[in-house]
Amino acid sequence: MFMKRNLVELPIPTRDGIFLAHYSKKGLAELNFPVGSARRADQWTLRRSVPTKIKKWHRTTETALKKILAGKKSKLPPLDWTGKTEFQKSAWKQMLKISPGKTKSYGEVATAIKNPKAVRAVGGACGANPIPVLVPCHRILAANKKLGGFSGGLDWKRSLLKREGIKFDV
DNA sequence: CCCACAAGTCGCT
DNA sequence: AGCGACTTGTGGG
Repeated sequence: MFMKRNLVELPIPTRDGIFLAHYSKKGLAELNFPVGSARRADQWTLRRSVPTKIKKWHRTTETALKKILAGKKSKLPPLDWTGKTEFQKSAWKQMLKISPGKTKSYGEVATAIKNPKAVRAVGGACGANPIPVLVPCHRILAANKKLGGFSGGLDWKRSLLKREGIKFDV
């Protein structure tokens, strides 16, 4: 269930479709993959009520998203992980350290956060990741370089990885 | 509080 | 290659 707070939603047009960014007062709280029917972007723009600082974050987010979609590293806006568990935050922070073009296995992430056996839980954390692409959950592969899964759709994972020149097993 | 599930991993066949 | 056992965090009853 989603306790909806007052979030500002702003669209980010890319060549892959229109992403939707949600901002809280603390930072970027959620990023959505393009909605099926990419309708009016302005449906979500609330330009007049958007605080200056959020506009600034949004600009950063937009740049970051496009760069990362192109397989490049980029500076990220502040991320708001309020309400998430410590475990998830640790896992995501760990993923942020992965450079474009590189991968880690779920096991490596688990080990990095000092819970070597929580591999499966790491998978869960990935799925719960509210900010795909920017938090590179797609760079996590299974131990034998297999794809694993992806909540946002495996197609995305595949193309994102290919785009970064990452090889993986079928 | 207990129970079932998940984007894993390893060992055995 | 395929199948099952074991593991941990999380969400629902």
